[in-house]
Amino acid sequence: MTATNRAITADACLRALDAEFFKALCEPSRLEVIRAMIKLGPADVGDIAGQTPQDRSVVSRHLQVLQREGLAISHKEGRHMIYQLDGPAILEKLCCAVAAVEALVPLCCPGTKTTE
Amino acid sequence: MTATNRAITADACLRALDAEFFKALCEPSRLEVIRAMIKLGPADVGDIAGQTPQDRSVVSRHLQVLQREGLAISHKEGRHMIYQLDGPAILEKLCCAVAAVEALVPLCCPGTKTTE
DNA sequence: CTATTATATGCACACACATGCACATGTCAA
DNA sequence: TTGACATGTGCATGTGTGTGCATATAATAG
Repeated sequence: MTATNRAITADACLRALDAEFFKALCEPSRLEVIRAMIKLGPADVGDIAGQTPQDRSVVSRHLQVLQREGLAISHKEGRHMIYQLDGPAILEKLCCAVAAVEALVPLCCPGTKTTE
Repeated sequence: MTATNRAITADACLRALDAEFFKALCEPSRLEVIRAMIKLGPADVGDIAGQTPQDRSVVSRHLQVLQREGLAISHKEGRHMIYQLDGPAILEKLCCAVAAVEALVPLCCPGTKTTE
């Protein structure tokens, strides 16, 4: 049965570990965009780009990625596009990952007996 | 003061969001390696590679990345290298990220007033 | 000692993607 | 309508890195 449990846990973990989501979080310059978004709160592309050395178009693309992966939301205000981090959505994703890994620990924790 | 709080929260988040750690989690084939490790428990490179279409050398490199970033541990057994996920270490990293994002929610949650 | 097996590494290649420039689109001011 | 500004997109380039082959290193079997 342990083998079956492992397979189930593995599926649950892989489902919780969304590759595209984490990919959005592992680009250094995109993390700097996130830092700027936290510092500024809701802000337009120009203001966010003003906090980073990258070109505005590059920052715009990073913001699109963050929105596509559910880390940010946006709304139009005249000719400005206001971006904002979606804290609760990020938190939920991370909590799902935590729950999956918690179920993994009894199976994979170093020092745990591998009884099979 | 809110601006200062934002800067502090931003620094805390960026510290918790270790780019290298998440980079190890955002490669699809590496995630398949992780799936195999969960299914097998402690196992050598050959057995893990047997669960993936990639070459053994590729899997070996993925395992090195997982170990370098603290997601896995290994020990030598004769001519076999036994790899194992470090569940508690992964959990700790994720929990740090959760804690940082929890502090971020009151500042960045959609619908939250931006009083500054 | 020799042969076989397990793993890691050097190398070359391919592909994804971040980057910046130029330009198109859309919006407001006059 | 015209001009100025904000944003997004097409395109070309460079870099990082995943991938597989050949090979080196280590270790056991005979």
